[in-house]
Amino acid sequence: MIDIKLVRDNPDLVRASQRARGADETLVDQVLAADEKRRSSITEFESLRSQQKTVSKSVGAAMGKLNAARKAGSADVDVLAKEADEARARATELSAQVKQREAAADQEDKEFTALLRELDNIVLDGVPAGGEEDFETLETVGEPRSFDFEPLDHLALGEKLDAIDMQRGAKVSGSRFYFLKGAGARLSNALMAYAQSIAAEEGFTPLIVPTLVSAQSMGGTGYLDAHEDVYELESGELYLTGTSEVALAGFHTDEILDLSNGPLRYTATSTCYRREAGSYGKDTRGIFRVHQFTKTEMFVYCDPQQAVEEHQNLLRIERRLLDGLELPYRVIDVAAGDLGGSAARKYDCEAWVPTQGKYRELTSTSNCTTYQARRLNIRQRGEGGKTEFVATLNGTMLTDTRPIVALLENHQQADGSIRVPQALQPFLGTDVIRPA
RNA sequence: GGAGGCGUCGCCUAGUCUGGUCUAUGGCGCCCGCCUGCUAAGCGGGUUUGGGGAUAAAACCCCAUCGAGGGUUCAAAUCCCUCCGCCUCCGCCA
Repeated sequence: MIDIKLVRDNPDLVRASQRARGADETLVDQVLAADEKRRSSITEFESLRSQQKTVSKSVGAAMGKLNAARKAGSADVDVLAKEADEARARATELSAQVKQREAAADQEDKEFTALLRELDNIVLDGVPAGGEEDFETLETVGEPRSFDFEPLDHLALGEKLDAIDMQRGAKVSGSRFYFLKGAGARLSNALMAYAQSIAAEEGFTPLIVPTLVSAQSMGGTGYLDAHEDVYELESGELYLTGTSEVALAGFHTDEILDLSNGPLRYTATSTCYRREAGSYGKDTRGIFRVHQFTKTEMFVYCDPQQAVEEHQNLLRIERRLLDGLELPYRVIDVAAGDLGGSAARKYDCEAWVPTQGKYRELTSTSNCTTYQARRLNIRQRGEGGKTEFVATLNGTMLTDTRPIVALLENHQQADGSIRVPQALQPFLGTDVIRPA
């Protein structure tokens, strides 16, 4: 959710942002109209309520006097009783009116809020306009390797190494499920351990988080808007999270944070569940696109002034991890239309996948500025003790499945063995993976 | 899963039975000021959050907020219902 004050004070900025995203510009005027309507309705209701309270209090005062007179056996009892009855009658009338105006004001406020929530975050300066294909490549690192033999794809390699078992995954759970076995399972563990060790070096606090969360938590991060991609339990009460970002963002919901010692930086490794609805036929081979994987995520709460700097830091850490895996990759500045509603800017790191001849997304980092925090009600004490919303950012350290795809394919050798990059060796306990 | 207890503006706490001077009490902490060689003590004031109005900005005025949401009533922290969380006991269990 963006700040209504920004919409009021600078509607053109909001329009420009919507335009860059290819989103609805007229929404801005709808929001402003609804805001206008809501405010006049609130004013009307509140002044009526104020009158009602005054009258109602006079009933209380009259009752007090009446009771005192009764106790004292005073002759004024009849007069006082009449006064109290009259005040009560006036209050009854006002009460009915107040109820009506309150209902109207509530309704208009709901309509306003619903519209405001539809507005996407304001895109930061420099973000390329347009859709998925309009990204800007910021940097290309390393060279796609040229093979002097015919490279195998990750599944062929995984099967030769007895590291990936799709058949049994399908048998147990269905399509897009898999088993990692032996070296495959060890690789998954090693990647997460590698990510966690870097996270510790970079000053992130590790958390073990819930992966089943309430509708409220799911909605807070905006993931309920993409409902078709979320697994919901039959009970309708809990959802399986597609990323630990949900829990990491929910962690400080409704809190006022103390950021005087700098940003709060968290990391969590969790299992991620995604339905991948609408991706039928895409990446059907192997473990590139699956319903369940493991991911180590970073999440940062910081002063809005520091958000851009923190975003660069998250990107730097992502690159550090990929450098350590010795993969060729590129960094792209994702175009406005492909950001999702919460992000003001997003960088993806895409690794080279030799058998696809393409760069594919491995990690991603988003600066959500204050958009998420406003929805989750996460604030800090600002100037003069006033509260203000914080900025939130998130970034992938590593997942297990896609890096395994990239590692197997890029580091395969003619004999079917896999070279293990140095940074991963301490966690895997070997410098080469050979067929069993 | 069963039974009982509890949830008050940072923390603690009064108020709930018996609805109305409750404009939610008091203490601690914190902030500002006074006093003072300094510090402490003392004294005075302030101290939930969100929204609406007013303003150049404030001061200020108003509405809501006693775990959340409904209901009864002219009037709800207080009475009724539903839900959530915590604690104690019992049962079951890795």
